[in-house]
Formats: sequence, C-alpha cells, structure tokens
Amino acid sequence: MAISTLRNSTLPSTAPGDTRQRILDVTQAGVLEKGFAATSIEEIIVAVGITKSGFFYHFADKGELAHALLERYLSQEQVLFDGIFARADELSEDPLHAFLIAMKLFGELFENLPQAHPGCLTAAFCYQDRQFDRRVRELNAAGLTAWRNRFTVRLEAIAELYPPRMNVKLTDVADMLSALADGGIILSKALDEPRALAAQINLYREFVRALFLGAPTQA
Amino acid sequence: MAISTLRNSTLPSTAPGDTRQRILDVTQAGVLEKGFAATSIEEIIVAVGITKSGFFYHFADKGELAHALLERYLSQEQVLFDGIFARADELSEDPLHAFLIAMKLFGELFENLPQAHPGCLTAAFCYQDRQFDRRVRELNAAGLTAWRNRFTVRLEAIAELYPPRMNVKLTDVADMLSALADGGIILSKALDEPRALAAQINLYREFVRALFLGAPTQA
DNA sequence: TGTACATCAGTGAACGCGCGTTCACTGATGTAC
DNA sequence: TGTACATCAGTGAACGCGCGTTCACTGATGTAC
Repeated sequence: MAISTLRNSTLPSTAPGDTRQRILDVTQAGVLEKGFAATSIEEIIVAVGITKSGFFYHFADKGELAHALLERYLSQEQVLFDGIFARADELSEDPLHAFLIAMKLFGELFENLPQAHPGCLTAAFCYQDRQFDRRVRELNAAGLTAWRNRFTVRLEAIAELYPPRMNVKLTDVADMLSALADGGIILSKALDEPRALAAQINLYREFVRALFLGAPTQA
Repeated sequence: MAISTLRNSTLPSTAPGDTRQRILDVTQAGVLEKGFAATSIEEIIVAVGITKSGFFYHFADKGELAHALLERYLSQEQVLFDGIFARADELSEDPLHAFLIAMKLFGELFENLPQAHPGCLTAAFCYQDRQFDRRVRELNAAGLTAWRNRFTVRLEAIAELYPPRMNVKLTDVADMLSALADGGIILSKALDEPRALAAQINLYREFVRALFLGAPTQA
C-alpha cells in the first residue's frame, strides 16, 4: 500500500487503458519466448505491478487475454503495412516499383535490429492453437488471409503491366512473403542472427523482380 | 490390469524401445498442436497406456523428454534429406539439376497430404525456447546450421558452373529453403490448406532456377 | 540342467507447489439533481 | 454548491485441481556358474 501510494505520487499517473496495454505487452513478450501456457498470470501481474484480481478486472479469463492479444497484434500489423504501402505509393506510381519499394521499406525495418526479432504472434499461436477456442484460431487464419488478399491485389495489378516470366500462382507469391517473414524470424531467433530476417525479405524482393522483370543475363 | 493383460495377449507384443518411441510420438503430436508446456505427462501416459512411473523410467524429467524429442526429430530429418539427395544425385550428375530434382522430390512429399502438415519441431521449440535449458536451444540452432551448410555446399558447386544472375549470398539462399518450409507449414496449418506448403517449396525451386538459369524472356 | 542374481520395464501411492479462478470489498473519480 | 449514487480500477484472501516428481516395490526375462 505504501508502494502504490508512492507510485501514484512520484511516477507519472497511468493513462486510462494503460494497464491493459501493459498486461498485453508483458504477455506478448512471454508468449514469444516461452509460449502461452508457460506464461502464467502470476508472472504477468508481477511484471505489470498489479494484483491477480486487478488482472481479472481487465480479462474475464486467460482465453480472453489470448484473444485480445492476437486482436491487437493483427491490427498493429495492419497499421504498419498501411503505412508502408502508402509511403511506397507516394514514391512511385508504377505498381511494380511501388511494390519493390514497399518491400525495401519492410526489409529496412529489420536491417539494424540489435537483437533477433522477438517473434510473430501468428506463428506462435499457430503452434499452440489447440489451447485456444475457435474464435482465436479463426482470427489467426483471417489475419493470414488478409495478408494474402492485400498482396494478391497488388501482384495482379503488376502482372497486367509486366507479364510474369514464371508459371506461378500469384496467391502463392503473396503467401510467400508471409512464409519468408515467419521463416526468417525463426531463423533469426533460433540462430540468434538478427540479420537473417532482413536477408530473407531481400531475397523475396529479388524473386519478385525476377518474376516480373526477368533476371539479368549476367550479374 | 485386465486391460493390460488383454493388450499383451491380443496385440503384437511391444518391441524393445517401443514404449519410448511411442512416448515421443505422442509428445511430438502434442507439442505441435498445443506447445510443450500444455502437453502434460498425464495425457501422454494415458495415450501411450502406461503409468506415470513408467514414464519416469524412460525420462528423468520433462526436460529430458524435450531434449530426446528434438534429437530424434533432427536425426529423422537428416535421414530424410540424405535419402532425397542420394536419389537426386543418381538421377543427374549436374549439380543444378540434381538440386532441382531434390527440391521436386522434397515438394512432392507434401503434394497430396490429406491434412495440413503437422508442424516442424524446430519452429515449435524456437517459439518456446525459454522453457528449455541451453542444451536444447543449442541443439535446435545446430540443426538449422546443419541445413544451411548442407545446402550452401551444393549451391556453391552450382555457382561454379552457372554464374548467379542476382547479387545474393548463397548462405541466405540456403536458409531460404528452411524459411519457406517453416513459413509454408505455418500457412498450411493456420489456414488449414494442406497444399500451401508444397506451393512454397515449388516457388523456391523457381527461384533457384531463375537465380542460376535466368527467367525466360516470355512465359 | 538347475539355481542365484541382475537387469529391464515397468506399477501404485503419495507429495507439495503453482496455477487459474472466485468473491466480497474499497478508494478515487465522474455524473445527476 | 452540496449531496447521493454509479462507475472505474483495482485489493486481499481463499479455493481446488492438476501438474511434475519421488520412492518403495514387482514380475518377466537374461546371464553366470
């Protein structure tokens, strides 16, 4: 009680909704390091600095925590990509070059990470999904489908101007970015090589370039 | 007791070492569906049909189970790829074509899966690695490094005959297969689309072809 | 060939700890009249 | 302006269940002599 009084008087007062966000922050870090089941409510509340009852004021049960966490993650990701594509579209009107610029911007996010990328919640949840109810699983699938659609629309616009040089399905090429991002994160995490992720995003850009422009005859 | 007597008399008697393998089989399925922490010893022994003490005869503690599981998985994977490359080398002496054949064989493993691929232990462990001791984490990293080295050697042999048409690091191209396999598995699991994995392996083949042979001028 | 002992592959019962969850309560702030 | 009530953001104590682990024991098979 002395501590919380002290905190309230000396530290900046917590903004409304702040505790909930901090619970989600701590949970996300735990899920990406240890998995959801191994991240206990006990350790979350210790890190956040509230009591267990405080936790249950914000979330009815642990399942609702999982749902809220994934929901927040997917919407943050969407905002990120909206920003990247908006910027890329400012820089080029050509759909292929805008796409290549967007991939360059995306890759640059990971160029100079001091540590390995902390991880992708979609991947973590995918490997633990029998712990969650159907709502969570469907939310995760919807997130991947949204990525697929977002990229497929752009790839189709490109294909109208630049006939593809390989016989591939554009939805697969759209999925390929998700796959390389998730796979690149696993590489960088497991090998503790921060740069491995950016390297894979860069290869994706090379692939898209070769698909629509062809590979140069000599390097 | 009546049940175990029945089992011993009517079912084929268990071969030596069989119980241990069945424990690992059940654990692996659980880890890929729910994660390691959420896969309890209790449910493992029920599925295998032994008692808890029987489990602890085979494994000193749960950590040793994790280590044994990953060890077995990595060696099974190694055997699989030894077989694929041995077969590919029989079919072509040219390093590029042998590599492309190997990727075709690899992809065909996943062409006609009735369900989504059950998952990759390396990915699952990567997202839960703070649960394990250093031995397990190092084993996982060693597995990915082994893949990298295996493919890099082959890619370098190819590059001597077919100068690469893109400015990429061959170790990254080697990693790309791991990344696309892990990413493709996540896609197929999360979306429940069994074919998504084979599609990504196929794109890898197209990329390697374009890297060393160039993309055709017209599809 | 028979007997003694060792090893293998488990059984059965108990243990304590930590987990997620519940419930009655509280102090500070906001709103109605 | 003062008072009554409602809402927000929690506290504190208790609960039972399931978890991983331990320990003394056992029945079947293998090996030495």
